[in-house]
Amino acid sequence: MSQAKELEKTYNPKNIEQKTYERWMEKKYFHAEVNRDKKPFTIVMPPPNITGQLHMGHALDNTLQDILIRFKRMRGYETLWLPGTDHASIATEAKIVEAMREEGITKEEIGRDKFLERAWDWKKTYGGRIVEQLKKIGSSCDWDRERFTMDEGCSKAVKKVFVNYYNEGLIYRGERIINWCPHCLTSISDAEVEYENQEGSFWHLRYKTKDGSGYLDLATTRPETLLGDTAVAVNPKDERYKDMVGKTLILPLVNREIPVVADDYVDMEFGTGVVKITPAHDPNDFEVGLRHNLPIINVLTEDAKITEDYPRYAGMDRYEARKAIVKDLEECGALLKIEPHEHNVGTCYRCGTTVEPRVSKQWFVNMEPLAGPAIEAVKKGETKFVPQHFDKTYYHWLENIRDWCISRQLWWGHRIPAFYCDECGEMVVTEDDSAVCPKCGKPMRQDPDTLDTWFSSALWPFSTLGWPENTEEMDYFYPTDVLVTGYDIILFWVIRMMFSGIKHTEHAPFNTVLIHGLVRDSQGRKMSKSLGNGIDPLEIIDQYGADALRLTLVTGNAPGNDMRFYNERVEANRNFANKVWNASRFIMMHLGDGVIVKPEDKFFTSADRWIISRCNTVAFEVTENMEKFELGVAVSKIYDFIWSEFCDWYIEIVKPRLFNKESDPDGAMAAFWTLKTVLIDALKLLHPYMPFITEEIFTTIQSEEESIMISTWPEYSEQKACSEAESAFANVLELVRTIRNVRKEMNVPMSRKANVYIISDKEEVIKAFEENKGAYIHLIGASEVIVSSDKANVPENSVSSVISGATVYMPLNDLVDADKEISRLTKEKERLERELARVNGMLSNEKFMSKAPESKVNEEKEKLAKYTDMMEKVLEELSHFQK
RNA sequence: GGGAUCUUAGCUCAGCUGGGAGAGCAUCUGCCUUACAAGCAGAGGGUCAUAGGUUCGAGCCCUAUAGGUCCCACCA
Repeated sequence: MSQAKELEKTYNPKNIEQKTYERWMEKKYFHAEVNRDKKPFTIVMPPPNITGQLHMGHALDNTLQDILIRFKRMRGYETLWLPGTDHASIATEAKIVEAMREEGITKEEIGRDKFLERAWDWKKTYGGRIVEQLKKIGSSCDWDRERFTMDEGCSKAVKKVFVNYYNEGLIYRGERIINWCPHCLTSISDAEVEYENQEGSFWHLRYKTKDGSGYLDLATTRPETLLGDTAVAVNPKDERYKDMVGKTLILPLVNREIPVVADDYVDMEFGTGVVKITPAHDPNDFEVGLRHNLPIINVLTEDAKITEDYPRYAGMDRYEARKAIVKDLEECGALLKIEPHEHNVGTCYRCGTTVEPRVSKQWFVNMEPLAGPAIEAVKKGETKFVPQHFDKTYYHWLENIRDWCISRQLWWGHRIPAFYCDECGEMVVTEDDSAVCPKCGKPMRQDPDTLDTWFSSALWPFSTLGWPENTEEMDYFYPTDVLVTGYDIILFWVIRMMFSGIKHTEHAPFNTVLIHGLVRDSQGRKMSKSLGNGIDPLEIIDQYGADALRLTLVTGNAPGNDMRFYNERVEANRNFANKVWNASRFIMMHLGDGVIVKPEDKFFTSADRWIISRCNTVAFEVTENMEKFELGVAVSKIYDFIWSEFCDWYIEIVKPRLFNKESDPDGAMAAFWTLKTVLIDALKLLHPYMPFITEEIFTTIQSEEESIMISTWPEYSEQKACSEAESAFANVLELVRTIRNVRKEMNVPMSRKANVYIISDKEEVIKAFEENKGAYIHLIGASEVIVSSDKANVPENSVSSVISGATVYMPLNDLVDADKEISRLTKEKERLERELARVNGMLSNEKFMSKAPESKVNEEKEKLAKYTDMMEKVLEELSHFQK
């Protein structure tokens, strides 16, 4: 046995993963080039935030992508998996501000330029961290093409898109009520607001009329916004308040005169049917204000404190002010009562702070003209969601879309390419970084705001391929094939890539959106920092290996469904890795140095033909499943094939031929050839899922090839396998199982050898058993197997069992107990009776006979014949005892 | 309020276009059989949430109900 071909005793992922990945990198296997001789297959990686650390979500997302990429690469595509990172403006800026706070400085103190220097330093230091972590799970992406959302090319694309939109009137600047995060000190888009139910209160207030003739009672959840009330509204149809409309009320505490207006927005059924209107601090009130020309009075500062305009409360934050105002209202008799009330509160998705509706001047994308084509693209099937039902979420959101607020009051990000002239008030939107006023020639001041991070990630599928230049890459790799992402990101990102791609490249950016679920903890909870229940993928890799982790993330889970993660599952998959390892080790021990050549057909047994046929079938099915993105189904077929069929059956059955190669070298060679061929195909099928272990084994056994990842996918024929080989061998499987069962039932250990008689009146059955005699003899602990059509030589005191086409006898003399035999055979008889009843029921059903497909009817007819035959034999055996 | 999705073995979940219910873990019984005890051989365990319907035939398709999860939505 050669040293070179030996694997270590146990599979140790740690020793192998690192060096294997390095070798792949050196060999540039991940690199893709425009190659007109091949079909392209492209995935752009959802760029992780530079602030991020690899978590299970990334691990899942990237494992799925890597599986698809490796699969397609082996199938002969020019596969590009383009990686990169996202600048994550709000998250990164928050981290840097936080770090600066610890140093005791603010960003205003150091100014924009110095701040950005720090940010870029930060990116340099930490931005690569997650990239290194992605490598640990085996991601075969083209690192030569790694991009960053703020690199030169992406920035150029951002400017180009902004200018294009602007010139088409799809971007506008306006004073609107937007969501404001008082902690991050920036506007955020509707999608970035997370709503949660919070316990609150209803404060019932009374506003009196100016003339003292009456009052209106109303309730509010936000008494502090009273300072900004500029009206009170009732429903125009509300008889109760008909006379009040048009009257003037005196706003308590402030003594402002405010009108009573009538507006459909007010729900008569809810509360008293009276609503206070604060246009500056509530989106609905803002709309009401517009309709009635109400003044907008802002009472809160950027960080949600009362403004200087209200000296009594100035500087108090919104919650302090609430207390103070409620107290004052109570004192002046305007507070009627306080009720507990649960309501929906918007919070910032980054920091969790309650957002504040705020009127300010921002940039918006006019969504309606963009939404239509994006809906169309999916309706037409240009882009498909897997699973399909996610298209409903997609449609729903696009059909009810509102304009997208894209400006952020942040420094880290793409600065808005709009320039203002302080001299004459002119504004230009241009890709030039330093604009000069076209009217008065003065240098212009660039808009201080930056763009929403998602504005640049919306361009990711094409900005990374060189757009807006007409690059070869754009032409060849775009539109991309698959986008893999979690369902939680459809609204944020997928939709925006869709309409951006369609608008600017005239193609939907991907053909398929493969959606996966969330990885939850073992109790089904979302993994989160605050709960501290996150499982670190790197620790799992360290403990069990990347392959085991990958397998865990893709098995036993349907697309789009959440999955629970627990170590027992990883352990089971680690065990599978070990199984693959040891099976390969066993095979290599026997192959030794010898050259393996395929011998003539006649040296192959039905076991060989069976496993080869099964391997073909599995390759065919797995390929089909993978093409349909049924990755979990595919890999469980591979798993079962390798473990249950190849290891448990084929390797066991082939052992005698390996141990006796001197006496039958051709038979042994057929076995070697089969073992090696099937193993290699199985490794190839498994490789996309478990890249490291399969590579290590492959390069050891197949030393003439340099890597499994650039080898070709197993060839298979589409016709449904060689059914002859599979069914011939099925007899052997049945025999072995039956004998094992008998032994177990009767407590006869394998060590007690016994003769086994197989009696059949069917020639082909006899042949099948005869041929495999040597192969399975050790599986059933037989001293000798006698196959015959004649029962005459079977000794008395034998245990009998009926299998398809034959009766099996095992002479066990002293152990044979007539009562037990009767009971065993009776059980079998009863089973067959049930089967026959079922089959007969179907076959005597006229409707079944006339409507069921012929193949199904034939199938049942065959079963009838088989069970009838078996029943006869069981009855015959029973008759011996009943004499 | 609208929508999506789920309910299958003790637990966690698969089950592709409708044709005899599966896996992993757990449990029980035997095995240190010279690749693997991270293993081998066997066993037990399910009215596929409930009620109707379509069909020769339903875990799968349709309707309703119950319960869970999630998303969206301006109810002060």
